[in-house]
Amino acid sequence: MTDQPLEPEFPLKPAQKKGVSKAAFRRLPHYHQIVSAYEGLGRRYISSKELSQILDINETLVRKDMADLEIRGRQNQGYAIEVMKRAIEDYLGLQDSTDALIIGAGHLGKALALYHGFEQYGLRIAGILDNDPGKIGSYVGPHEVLSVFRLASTIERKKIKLIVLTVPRPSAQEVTDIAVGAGVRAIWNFTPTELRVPEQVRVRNEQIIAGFMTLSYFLKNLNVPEEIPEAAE
Amino acid sequence: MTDQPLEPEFPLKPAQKKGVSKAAFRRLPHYHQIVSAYEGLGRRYISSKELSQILDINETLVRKDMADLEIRGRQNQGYAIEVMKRAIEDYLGLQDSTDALIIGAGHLGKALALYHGFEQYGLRIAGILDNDPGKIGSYVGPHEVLSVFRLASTIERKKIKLIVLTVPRPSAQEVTDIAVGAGVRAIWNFTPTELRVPEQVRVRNEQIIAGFMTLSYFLKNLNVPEEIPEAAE
DNA sequence: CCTCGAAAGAGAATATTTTCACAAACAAGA
DNA sequence: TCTTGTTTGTGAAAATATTCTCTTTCGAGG
Repeated sequence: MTDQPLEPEFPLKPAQKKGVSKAAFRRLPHYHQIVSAYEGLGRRYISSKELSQILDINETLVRKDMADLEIRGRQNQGYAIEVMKRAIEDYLGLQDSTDALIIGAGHLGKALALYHGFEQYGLRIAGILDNDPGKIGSYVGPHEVLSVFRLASTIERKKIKLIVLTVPRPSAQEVTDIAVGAGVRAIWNFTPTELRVPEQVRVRNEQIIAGFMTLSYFLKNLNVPEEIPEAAE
Repeated sequence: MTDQPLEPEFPLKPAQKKGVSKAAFRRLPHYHQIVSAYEGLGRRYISSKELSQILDINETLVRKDMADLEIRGRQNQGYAIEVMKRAIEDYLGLQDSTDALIIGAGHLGKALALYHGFEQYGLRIAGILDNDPGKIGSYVGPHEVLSVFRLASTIERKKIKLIVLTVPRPSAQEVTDIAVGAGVRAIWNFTPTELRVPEQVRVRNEQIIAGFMTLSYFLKNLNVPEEIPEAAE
């Protein structure tokens, strides 16, 4: 019952009946990505076997996940791509959009602000803030960089529930406290810091370097034959 | 035995005896981050209780993980921070450096190329390439942007084993094939694509949007009281 | 309309991961 | 020196997640 997250992740409510397990929840973005790509190719159906081969997971596991999401397949053709895509989007709430503020107009903050591709998932960048007077007033794409002093007021005025943190580590907790005080409920944290937040607030730590660490481990053990690598996300 | 990865992840060889489980492997970067921060504060020891509270996981789990890594604690004080940090770095091979090439000098590629902080983990950016004639020859920090036509030769000449992919989706597979052909063994993929690679090559999919999805799910279910959220990485 | 093969679906069996419960060690203070 | 509280270490139990096995469905071809 008292389960504990390293990262915010999944199930908050049982989908309908049983719900989606944490492990399955993590696979959702991958399924979504694949069916999006297949849809772009004009495909209508995809089988659990295909999905399992692309993701390098067990075939039954895919079917279990679909069952948990209440996505039914057709016996001889597989799962309808449109249905699957839609079901995942519904489940994750990607249909209606979410406004987010990016805090920190450094390289990463700008890159995220300029990324075209969030929109299709319902993520709308509502603004970008920084504390550097040299940046304030400049533009990042269509967004004027605002002073971080306007953080609380902007959150309140726009009813922002999500912030994207790309500030230097030393400011991370401070910015978080202000944002949380102003009503933010979720933090997408690209800072290498474990933030302290009240329990009604969700933090997702991106910790980019973690990805490198897994590859480093692999590269440093190339010549160790013993075990065959495995994986997960 | 036949386990299957969504992401490249862990254990390739049993640490010494038993090894680190996949689940534990995923926690390593978090432990490392925390002890690094504590070290910066001048702390010498950290207890499993503190670690468990920061990461919001079970206390015993932390001790099990330490045991798997063969990190021994001191009865009344906890684990020695220096020892723990070093052990994790050794395990992951972060001591000796890894040269990487960034392919794609867009916003994200540049942000990664300019990020100071990889060095401390042994990740060295050896160059950045793009296919846009308008970018080739320009500089990103100290790196001159090279033509992607020089990908294979650069990999061979510098004996590059890792590439960082930040190209647009349509070019991802093509670039991958060239890099793999030239001897690359690991791909850090920031492209929303499931790459096809021979089995001796490891891919880590970053799929940034996945992080947003977990938060979207949380935000869209704020008013559903039933279950208390949980998490994972 | 029959047969065959390609899937999905579902229950049981495994495997993995997490948590519990408790023992042992040790530091600090009485 | 004794006692107490803190904290590691570990085997067993519980919870989760994955895989196996087998059944059912259905489409296509004959």
